[in-house]
Amino acid sequence: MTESVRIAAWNVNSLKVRLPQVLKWLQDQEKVKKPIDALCLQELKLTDDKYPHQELEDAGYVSLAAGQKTYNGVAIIVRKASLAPIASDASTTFLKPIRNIPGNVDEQQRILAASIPFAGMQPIRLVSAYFPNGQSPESDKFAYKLAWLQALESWLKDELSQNNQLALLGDFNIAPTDADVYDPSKWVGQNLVSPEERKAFQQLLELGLTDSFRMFEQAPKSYSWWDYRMMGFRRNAGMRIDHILLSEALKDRCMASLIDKEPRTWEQPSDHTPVIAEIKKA
DNA sequence: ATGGCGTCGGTTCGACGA
Repeated sequence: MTESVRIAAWNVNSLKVRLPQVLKWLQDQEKVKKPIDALCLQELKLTDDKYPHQELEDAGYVSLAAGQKTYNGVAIIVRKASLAPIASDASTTFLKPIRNIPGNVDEQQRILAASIPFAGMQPIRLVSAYFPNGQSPESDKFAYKLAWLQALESWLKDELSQNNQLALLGDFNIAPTDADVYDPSKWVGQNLVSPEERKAFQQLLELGLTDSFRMFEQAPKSYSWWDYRMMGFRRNAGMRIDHILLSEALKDRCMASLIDKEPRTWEQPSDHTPVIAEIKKA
């Protein structure tokens, strides 16, 4: 049994298109590095009846999905071999599951939470999150984003009071600081970097969450998303908008946090690339 | 330089993403 777990998040921009890459990435990690014990996906863009449970099951992973046609959709994928013996199927792997922010009436599938009983440690509460894009500060979608952020914060406060081992991971659609933006001067006040969004991000940190990536020395100009246009990836014109935030108890045991750029170099990639945090077992 | 790309649904283009 390994003494740590690796949790990850990846906005796949259509699981239908990207399933082969998800499987390849998980297999590569198993073979070459350390297995990914849990992977939170965003932007499935498919309904639950189209979710590829069998393909992932055959690869050794069990899933819980909250899907939607065309847009949004989130999932949590867990490596079966990493689970405590009490877990045998989805109902015993994904404990206390929550779809959507309770009390926040929203048909957009952006939140999926569950407590995962990994072997040799207390269950970890994972929140797979796909934050609204916001479009632009003048847009109705931006107002929706800010209201959603408020609802998220208030719900997470409650979640944290009940779960001291919690990770919030996914596509936040917020670049927390100028160090997370390839050309901050071009982006001043715009969507993804506006003061309102950054303030909401700060308020999440003030709940007792830590941006795991910034706990460690990182290469400058590290990003998790690059625009498909204008050769964004080749120019490294990107942003760091995918994050893994950890509660105090998990932060204290976090050994590493990184962005794996490799899948972004593959044929027909997602515009986002996976982010990973490694957490020592208690 | 903000367009230009990718995905979807449903048709041959618009909405949306970030």
